[in-house]
Formats: sequence, structure tokens, C-alpha cells
Amino acid sequence: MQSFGRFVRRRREERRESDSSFSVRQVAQRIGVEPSFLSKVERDEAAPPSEEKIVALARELGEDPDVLLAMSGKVSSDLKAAILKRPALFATLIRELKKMPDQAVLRLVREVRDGQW
Amino acid sequence: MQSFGRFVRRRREERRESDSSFSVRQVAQRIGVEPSFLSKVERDEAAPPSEEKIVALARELGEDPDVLLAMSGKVSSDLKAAILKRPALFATLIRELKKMPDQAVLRLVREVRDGQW
DNA sequence: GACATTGTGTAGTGAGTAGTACACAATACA
DNA sequence: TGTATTGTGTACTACTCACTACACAATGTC
Repeated sequence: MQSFGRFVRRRREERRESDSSFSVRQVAQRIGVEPSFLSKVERDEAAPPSEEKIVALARELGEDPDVLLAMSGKVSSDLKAAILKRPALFATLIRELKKMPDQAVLRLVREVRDGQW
Repeated sequence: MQSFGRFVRRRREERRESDSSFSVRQVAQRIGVEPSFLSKVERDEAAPPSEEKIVALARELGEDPDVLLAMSGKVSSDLKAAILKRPALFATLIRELKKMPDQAVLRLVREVRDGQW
């Protein structure tokens, strides 16, 4: 899997080709960190920022926040809260699903979402 | 919801009624922490211990590790890992399920486990 | 009465988290 | 050519996490 920093840098530079406001400095300001910090993060010299900043960064880059969070080893706090409310139930379900291929999980997601439950 | 410390203390003292080896000191030794630390944890003067110790504690107390972890605000690292591997899929699923009542989730768990997937 | 065991108080620690503040040389722009 | 903007280096900080080490008085046991 690709590193968090490398990925962010690549995506930011892609966005920059068509929008010069995607400099380290300006993106840093928009997500609320110091430029030097974002610079270090993008070079993997600093650990990924907090959940809040990552979500803001995902918004900037047009990426899925959950995916970007995952790259930083974090799980969105609202998902965590949902699991913590029914730990035994979710533990069983997730352990069951982790054995199954993507396709099967996807099918399940669809069926749950389209609501015959 | 009950506090982690209070719950552990109560459960330990229950076990102790029929087994004198369930003193703070001896349980602490079995799970690998200092007695003073376990004592503080049980009185909620210290934050809950690490995942590893909580799992050991659950084993001692005959409790579900996932439930005890949940009381400490933690999600088992194997569940986290499973989510991190397919973040978008699990995010969608969990957000869908959190709106649903226990019964519906339970039914889903059963159907998944009994394997027509 | 001696010895062991008990719970707990106090003090301190090393690693990780999540950053800031400021300075600097290189580059871009007008 | 001057001004602005850029990315990055260095140094530092406040906070939390997950504990240990040791001492003590009270209680239990032989």
C-alpha cells in the first residue's frame, strides 16, 4: 500500500496543474495547519495529521475521507462510535465478513442499503 | 453506561467470593501489570490499560473481550485491521447498520454466519 | 505474636501524538 | 530588478498513553 504522504503529495500536485492555489502553503492554510507541517507530512517525515485535518484534506483533494483516513491507519470516529455501541454484534459481523471476498461484502452492502431489512 | 473501572472491580470481587486468588495483586500479576496500577484503574483514577492487558483481564473475568474493550473506548485491533483493508465498503455498511435496530443487525449476522453468502 | 498478604498513595518515566514558530534559499512574477 | 510566493530545515512544545518502583498501614493467617 502506498504511504499517506506520498499519496497526498501526488494528488495535490495533480490538482495544482489546473489550479495554482494548490500549493503546500495554501492547502495548509485551508486545512488549518502550518505549511512546514504539511510539507513534512507529504514527505512522510511527520505522522499523518489528526482525523479532523485529514477529513479537511480529503475534501480539498476530492478523495473519500474514509479511504484517506484508512491510509493513515485511522477509522472514522463515527464508525468507531457505532461499533462501540454494539460491540459484540459488530465484532461477530466484521470477523465473519473479513473472510469473505469483496464481491460478497459488496452484495451484502447493496442489499442492506436497498432495504429489505 | 458503567465505568470500566467500576465494572472490573465488581466482576473481580464476584469471582473472588469463590476463589481467593482474585485479589488485586494476584490478578495484576496474571495480566502483567503492577498492583498499584490495577488498583487505580479499578477506581477510575487511571485510564484503562492497553488492549493487550484488557484482553487478558477479560479472560480472567470470563467476560467478552470486545465488550470490555468497548467499555474502555477501544475497538479490537483485528477488527480495525479488517476495516482498514476495505474502508469504503465497511464505512458504507456500518453507517447503514447503525440506523437499524439490534434485531435487524442480529438477523443479518446470523444469515451471514449461516452462510448463504 | 510473627509473618504474609492486602489495597493504595506518591512520584516519576519513556514513547508517541499533533502540532507551532521562525528562518532560509530558491523560484516565479510583474 | 524588486517583490511575492514557494518548499523546507531546525527547534521546540503541550498533552496523552501506559505504565513502573517503592513505600506504607491495615488486615489475615499460622
